Order: sequence, then C-alpha cells, then structure tokens
Amino acid sequence: MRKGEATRERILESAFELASTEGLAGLSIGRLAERNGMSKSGLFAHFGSKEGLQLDVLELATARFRDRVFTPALRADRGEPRVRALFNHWLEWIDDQSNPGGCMLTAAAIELDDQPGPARDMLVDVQRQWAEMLARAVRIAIEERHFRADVDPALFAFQLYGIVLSYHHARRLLRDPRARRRARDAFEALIQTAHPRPTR
Amino acid sequence: MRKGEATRERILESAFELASTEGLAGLSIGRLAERNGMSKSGLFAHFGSKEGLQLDVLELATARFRDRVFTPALRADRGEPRVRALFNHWLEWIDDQSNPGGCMLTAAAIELDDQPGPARDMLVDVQRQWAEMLARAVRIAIEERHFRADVDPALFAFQLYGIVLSYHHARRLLRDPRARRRARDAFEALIQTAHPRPTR
DNA sequence: TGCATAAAAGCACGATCGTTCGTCATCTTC
DNA sequence: GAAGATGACGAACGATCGTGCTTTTATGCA
Repeated sequence: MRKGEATRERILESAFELASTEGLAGLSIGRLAERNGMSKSGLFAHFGSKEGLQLDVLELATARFRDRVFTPALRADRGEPRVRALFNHWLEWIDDQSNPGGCMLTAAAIELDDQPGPARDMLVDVQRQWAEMLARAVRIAIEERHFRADVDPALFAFQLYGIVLSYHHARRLLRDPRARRRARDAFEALIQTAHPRPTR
Repeated sequence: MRKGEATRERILESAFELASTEGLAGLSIGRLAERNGMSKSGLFAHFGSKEGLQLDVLELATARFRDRVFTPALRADRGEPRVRALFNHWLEWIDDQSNPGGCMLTAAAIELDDQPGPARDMLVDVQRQWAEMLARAVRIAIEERHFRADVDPALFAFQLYGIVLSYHHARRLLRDPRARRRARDAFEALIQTAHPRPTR
C-alpha cells in the first residue's frame, strides 16, 4: 500500500517532465518505464490506461500551478499588489526549472483544443477558473480604488493572459533575451491604463 | 511529371488539414494515405521521409499565412490603417474554415519549442520575420505621425501578438463567444496608448 | 516468522508506426 | 511500335505503441 503510492508519485514526477517537453500525447508508457527502470506492465498497472495517466499528469500540473502561482499570490495585499503578484509568480512559473518545456497547461491548451475528451474538459475547467481568478483580483483592485471603476475585469484578464502568452512565445520559441523586459513593460503599460486618471 | 505534382499537392492539402487539428507530430503517413485513397508507400515516395512531409506542410502553412495576412495587409494605407489591417486579417485567418484547428503556426510554436531540428529552425525564422514585419508597420505608423514617437515598435508587436494569442486561447480552447469582442477591445486600447496625446 | 496481499515483472497480443524494396501500369519520347 | 521515365502498389521489415494475462517477488501485518 505504502510502497505503491511512493513509486506512483515517482512515476508521475518523471511523466510530468516528459510531458512538459514532449507534450501530453508524446507520453509513451514504454519510454516512461525505461526512464524509471521498471517494466511497462508494472508501470501501467498504476494508471489503468494511458488516458488515466494523462489525466493524472494534468492534475499534477494544475496542483503545482496552484501551489506556485495561485496560492502565493493570495498572500499579497488585496488590489494592485495582488495583481502584480499573480503576474510575477506566473512568469516565474514559466521559467521554473521544474518546467523544462514551459508551462504544461499552456502547451496542453493548444494540444487539446481540438481533442474532445475528459482531458480537455478538465483543462477547460482549470483555465476558466484561472481566468475567473484573474478577473476577481482585478475586481478587488477596483474596489480598493487602485484601478478605475470603468476597468473591465474580464478584459483586463484577457490582456494579462495575452502578455503571458506572448512572453511564453518569445521566450520559449524565439529564445529572445528581451522577452522578460518586454513582458514587464507590457504589464506596466496595462496597469497604467487601469490607474485612476490624475486629478487636475 | 505533371500527374505527380498534382497528387502531391492534393496530399499536402489534406496533410495540412490533418496537422491543423492533430498537430505536426500527429501526422501519420498511414492515416494520410487512407484519407487520400492511396497506399502508404505511394504517398511516402512523394516526400522521402516523415520529416520531409512535416517541413512541406509547415512551408505550405507559412505560404498561406503570407497570402492571407501578410500580403493583403500591404495593400492598406501606410501607418495605422496597415496596422489595423494586419490585426484584422490575422484574426480572420485564425477563424478561417481552412484552418480547422486554428493557426498551425501557433500550434507549431508550442509543439516545436523544445524539439530541435529543421522544422523548428524554419518556424523560428518565419516567426522572427513576422515579428519584424509587425514592428516595421508600427515604425511606419510613427513616421506617419499616427503613433507617438516614443512608441516602442518591438514592444507594440509583442503586445499585439499577445492579444492574438489570448484570442486564440479564448476562442479555441474555451470556446468563449466574447473572445472576438475582447480581442477588438484590447486592440483598440493598445492603439489608444500609441496615439498622440491630445493637444491642450 | 509466516502469510495475505500488494507490487512488479514477464510474456504475448494485435495495431500501427516509418521505411524499404521489387513490380507493374501508364505515359512520354524517339 | 520500342525504350525509358514516372507514379503508384503490395508486401514485408523491425520498432514501438497500449493493453491484457499469468507468474514471481516484495512488503506489511498477525
């Protein structure tokens, strides 16, 4: 009972790494078994099916994202500081060494957008929640009068998401060293448009 | 000589469709042959290798992108109109029915970001050119005094790219019907930040 | 220490993968 | 009409895929 749980986690760990660079579809039971020094069938028994394995990996990815981005940002002060914290942790998450292939959720979003099934459903759920979380943080910033009252929280979340995606693109595909600075500049510009107009 | 060229193009056409939804790695010679009512070996002979096929598909994708987005935008007036045309054609391209799985280049950008090889190299080239093209259009808008002189063309391109990526995400994964409007709003907001400040 | 049980291995299966090879039909060109 | 090039086919290859079974090994508790 105990041992099984441990190896299962070890497998999931390396499955996460593999899927991070190769994609969820690139996860192969055979290679995964080889990496973990065990037999295909022995590994397979832990998940019941390849789809089960993919779902578990996706679940692990969202749990980590929660722990590294979502939760720590909640410790920041309400309003603009929290919006900033969300953005900063998000960028750090993308660059984190435990994500050798960039953000798995972003990769999965492209990979699964035309692949109906439980994996896609789970991912859509997570992404909707995340977008809602971003919008909520913006709404709070409006309440705190850090942002103007006419700021559209959902639109702000949309724009924020865009900056992060563009960063992901520039950083991971183009390997552009200026990506980070651009992301920060874009973020500051976005924040600026949301700030109250100077009283005159 | 003539016949071969024709079937080759027919194959590439359906390969493009297949790769659009399944990804470049999801391209399978067997299924592709089945779809085209011909044998695996007969089809295979046209490309020499799977990698060759992928490269040809990628090439087709960039050619189409050029024809549908790049080139028509050049017919718009220099300056802000051209920037708007680039954006509009880009959005239309994403929604185009000939792209059943969304923009192939975007999907490939995620799929190949950790897969070194000629396909990745070609894609990086195209994407760099595209970013440069966007920046150039912005630079022209500055020259035309449509945009302020202190606008950073590369940053503007980065932001524009972000809006489109966010649109892709909201539209294709989340199936959010408000995606289009959000993209337009974000674009107008971006344009606004680039406009000359009102004289007072 | 023994035993029930959980975990892993071993083996095999049908499919599908990309690829090679030899052959045949069709068409062009002399 | 003969000769040669072109295009497609069928069969087969070694590998790998996911997934069942049965057997062996390891583990945790009485």
